[in-house]
Amino acid sequence: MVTIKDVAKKAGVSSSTVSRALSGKIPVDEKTKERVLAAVKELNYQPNALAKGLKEGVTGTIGLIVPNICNPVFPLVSRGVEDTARKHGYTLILCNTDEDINIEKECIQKLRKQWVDGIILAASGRDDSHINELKASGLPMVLLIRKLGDEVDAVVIDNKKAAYQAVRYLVDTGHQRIIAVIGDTTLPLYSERFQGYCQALEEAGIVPDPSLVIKVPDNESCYDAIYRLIKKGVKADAVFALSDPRALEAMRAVKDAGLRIPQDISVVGIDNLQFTPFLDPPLTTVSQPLYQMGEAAAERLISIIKGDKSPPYINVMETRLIIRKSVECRTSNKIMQL
Amino acid sequence: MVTIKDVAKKAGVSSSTVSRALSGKIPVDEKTKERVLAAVKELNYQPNALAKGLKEGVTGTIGLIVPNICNPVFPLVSRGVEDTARKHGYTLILCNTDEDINIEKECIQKLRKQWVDGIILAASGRDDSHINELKASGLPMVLLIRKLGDEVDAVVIDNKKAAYQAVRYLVDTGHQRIIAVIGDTTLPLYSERFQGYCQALEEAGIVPDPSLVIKVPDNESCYDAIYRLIKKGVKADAVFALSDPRALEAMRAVKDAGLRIPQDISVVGIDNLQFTPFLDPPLTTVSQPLYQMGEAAAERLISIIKGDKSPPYINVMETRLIIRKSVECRTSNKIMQL
DNA sequence: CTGAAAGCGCTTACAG
DNA sequence: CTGAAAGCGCTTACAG
Repeated sequence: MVTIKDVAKKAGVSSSTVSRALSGKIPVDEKTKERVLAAVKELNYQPNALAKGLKEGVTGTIGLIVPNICNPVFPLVSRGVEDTARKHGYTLILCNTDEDINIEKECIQKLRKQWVDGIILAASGRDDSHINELKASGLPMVLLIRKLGDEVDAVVIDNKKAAYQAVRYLVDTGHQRIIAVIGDTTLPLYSERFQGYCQALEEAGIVPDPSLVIKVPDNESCYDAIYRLIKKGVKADAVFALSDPRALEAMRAVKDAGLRIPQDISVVGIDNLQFTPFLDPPLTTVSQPLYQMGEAAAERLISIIKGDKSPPYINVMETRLIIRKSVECRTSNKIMQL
Repeated sequence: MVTIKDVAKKAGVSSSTVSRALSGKIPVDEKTKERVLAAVKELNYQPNALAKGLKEGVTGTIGLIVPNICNPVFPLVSRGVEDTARKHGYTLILCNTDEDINIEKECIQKLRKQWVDGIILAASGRDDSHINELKASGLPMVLLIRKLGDEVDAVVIDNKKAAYQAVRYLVDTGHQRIIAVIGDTTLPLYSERFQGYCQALEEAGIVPDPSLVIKVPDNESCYDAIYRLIKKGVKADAVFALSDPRALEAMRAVKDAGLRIPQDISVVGIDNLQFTPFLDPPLTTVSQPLYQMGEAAAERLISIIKGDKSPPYINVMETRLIIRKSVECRTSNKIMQL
C-alpha cells in the first residue's frame, strides 16, 4: 500500500502538507499543491479510510439491517438507501437477520465495532430492548418499514390504511365474503394490516368471519390452506392477501381449485411488486413507495449524522390503490354509487 | 466510546494485558483474565474495529459489487454471500453499479480505501481494464455470474448450455419457430445465451430466423415487441426468453395478443425465480443455483483471503431444466423418442 | 505472565 | 504557508 509518507517524500514535503493539500480545508501554496497532486496521481495514492476514520471518529459508512433481502420489498428499499448514501459519499454495509433477534443484536454490535456513522434498521418488531439500547447509545438511527413509539425516527407506511384501501375497494365492488391471508399476527406489521381488513368490513356492516382468516407463518406457503378452504366449498367471493407474493400464491391456489379470477373470486394484494402487472389477471394491489422509503430513511439518517437535532419524526408515506384486473365488480348498483 | 484503556484501568492492568486476554492468542493469568473479562462486560466494551484493522492490516469486511440488487437474481446471490461471510466472521459492503463502468470503478476505489479484505464482483463485462487492474493489485477477488479469462477466480454457470437446455427441450417437444428474447448482445452473458439458442436450433437442422429474434435493452420491456410480432401474424410456436422476468413479460404479451400458452405458444425462461411456479401456466425454466453461487464465491474469496494460493479456478455450476406447464408437446412422434 | 513502547496511517492544533 | 509532534485505539515485539 502506498501511504501519505510515500507521497510526501515524492513531492518533497511533509505528510502534513499532503494531508492539507488533499483535504482542501487549509490553504496550501499553489505550487506545492500541484506537486503533491502530481505525486498522488503518479503513485495512485488512496488515503486509508481506516486511519482517517480512527482519527476523525467518522467512517462514511452506514449500516442497513433488513430481515431478508430476498423478501421482494427489500431490494427496492435498499436500492433507495444505497443510491442516497452514495450521493452523499457514504458506503453501505448490509446485514440480513431473518428476523432473528439474536442476529439482529449481533449485527448491531458488529456495525458499532465498525464505527458506522449510523444505522437504518428494518427490524422484525418482536423485541424492542436492543433498539432502545441502540437509541440510547446516541448512534444516529432511523427505523424503516416499522416504527417504535414516537421517540425514534422512522419511515413507514400506514399498514392499517393500506389494508383498508385494499379491502374497502373489495367491499365497494360488492364483495362480502373476503378471505384474509395474514401472517404471524404477533408482528405489528401484520396485525395492523389485519385491523385494516376488519375495519373495512365493519364499516360496511360485515362481521369478520374467523373461518375466512388464514394465518400462515412467514416461511410457509399459503397455497395449501387456500386450496383446501376452497375445495371444502367455503363461500367466498374475494381474497385479500397481505402482500403480493401471498396474492400470487393465492391466485394459483384459487385457479387450481377450479375457480376463475376474478369472475368467481377477486384477489387483491399489497406491495405493487414489479411482476404484478404481468400476472394473469394483472393484480389489483396497494402500492408502497419502497424506493422512496429507502431514500427518505437514508436522507434522514444522513441529516442526523450531520448534526440535525430536530426531534424524532415519523415519516408516514402514502400508499395507493392500483386498480388492475383481478377484482370484478359484483353489483351494478355499487358501480353507480362509485 | 469506551476504549481499551478504560477497561485496563477498571481491571487494574495495562492495555496490553487487556488485549491479550481478549485475543486469547497469548497466555494470560487466569485470575487477571477474569478481572479483565468482568471489566469488559461491565463497561460493555467493544473493540474498535478501525484501530484493529489499521494495526493488523485486515478489516474483516468484504465488498460485493452487483449491477442492481433489484434484478431478481441478485438478492439470492447476495444472501448466499452474506450468510457465508457472516459464518466466517466477515461483514458485507454492498454496491450497485447499474453496469456503469464509472460507478464500478468508483466502487472498487472506495472499497480499497476502506481496506476490504476482498471483493466479489458481479461485473457487467463491458470493459475489463479495471478488473485486470484490481487483479494486478493483489487484492483477493472473485468474479461472480461472469468470468474473465482463466486468470481470475470465478463462479459462473454455463450460459450457453443453460440456453441450450431450454431451447433443446423446445425442439425436442416439436417446436420449430422459436422466438428468442435476447438482451444487449454486446454483453457476454447474453451473447452466450444466444449462442445456446442457435446451437439447439442448428443441431435440429433448423436455421435460426433473424425475424424471430428480439433484442431489448436491459431497462426496457419486451412486451411491446412481442405483442407486435404476434399481432403481425408471425408464425411462431414458442418463445425462449433469456430470463424469467422476460418470460413473464412475454407471457403477458402472448396472452394479450390473443394466443394461449401453451396450446398456441410455449414459453420457457431461465432463472427459476421464486414466483415462476405460481404463474399461469407455471413456467418451465432452467434453474441457476443462485444462492449456492453466492456461497461458493464467498467461500472461495475467504479461502484466498486466508492465504490459499491455489491457481485461479473457474467454478462452473450446474443448471437444470425445470419442467412445468408452459410448454406443450407438439408431436406425438417426438414423445416416443424421448 | 505483564508493562512500556512503538507503530499502523492519518489529521490537526501548535509553533514557526 | 509549512513542519514536527501528538494522538485516534488498537496489537505485538521487547524487556523484564
